[in-house]
Amino acid sequence: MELVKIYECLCDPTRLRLLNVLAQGPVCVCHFQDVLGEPQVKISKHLAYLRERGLVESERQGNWVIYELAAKPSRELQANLACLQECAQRIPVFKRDLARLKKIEPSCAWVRAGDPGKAPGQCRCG
Amino acid sequence: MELVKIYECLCDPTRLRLLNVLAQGPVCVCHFQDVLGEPQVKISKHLAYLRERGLVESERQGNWVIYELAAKPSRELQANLACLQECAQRIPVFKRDLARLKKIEPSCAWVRAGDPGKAPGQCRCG
DNA sequence: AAACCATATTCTTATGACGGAATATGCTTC
DNA sequence: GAAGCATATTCCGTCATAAGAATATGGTTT
Repeated sequence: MELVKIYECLCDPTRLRLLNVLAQGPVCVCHFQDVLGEPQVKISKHLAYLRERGLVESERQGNWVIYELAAKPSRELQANLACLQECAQRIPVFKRDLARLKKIEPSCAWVRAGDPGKAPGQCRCG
Repeated sequence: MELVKIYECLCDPTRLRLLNVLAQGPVCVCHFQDVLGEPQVKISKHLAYLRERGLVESERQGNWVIYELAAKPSRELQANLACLQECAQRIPVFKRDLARLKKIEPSCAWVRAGDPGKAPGQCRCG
């Protein structure tokens, strides 16, 4: 059942935080590390988990890999992500993450603008 | 995180089916067996799982045990159950279960009416 | 109290998930 | 092409879960 696959993706706190951040738009891995404050392996593995199950998609830009929510989510996925969004609004961890994201955002605006031409020689995240 | 606990409950097909049926109202265990067509142990253990985590509550009536959705669900739980309901409408397994429930329902209407006085000497489920 | 019914628990086995350490990959820059 | 950076993968150990078989519990009927 596809629904079960979705819920399996949602039953880990790190993945919920990743998805919450991604709801704001595309983000590169180094951002995630800074925003969540979790080690690289952990972030990378959970993103892979989400990618294999079709919740997110990734695209390489030079040294960095940009993740974003699936372009064509199923109805079920859409509904559940919306539900998560609604719940997350009231939960401290998620709010904190978004706050930290906002702080970092300006330095890497090119990622969210999807303008690889502006990509710098070094990642200025963090 | 409470959200994670909820999603853990939702990431098993049997539990989703149980919750879908429960959305119609209180149901006794023997109904579940007939509606889902799954063995007794399986049903019982999944109901216990849901009970321990506060998604459902149970009440004994003679030989039978009646389960129902939590009386005071958290906002998060409410939101997610609503989301599940919405998704389930379009998924065959869930529709089939509800159809079978409707067939069985009349024979045990006392369960849903919550009128233990009318409880018969034997369960006529199935 | 003995038989009986519906439900729950225990035991076992198999499987999958998570985390961390170490290592590998891919791309870029010098 | 060597060094450097960001990200991914592999290899552990550990723990939670799921399923089925067998057995136990709690309540009822005779």
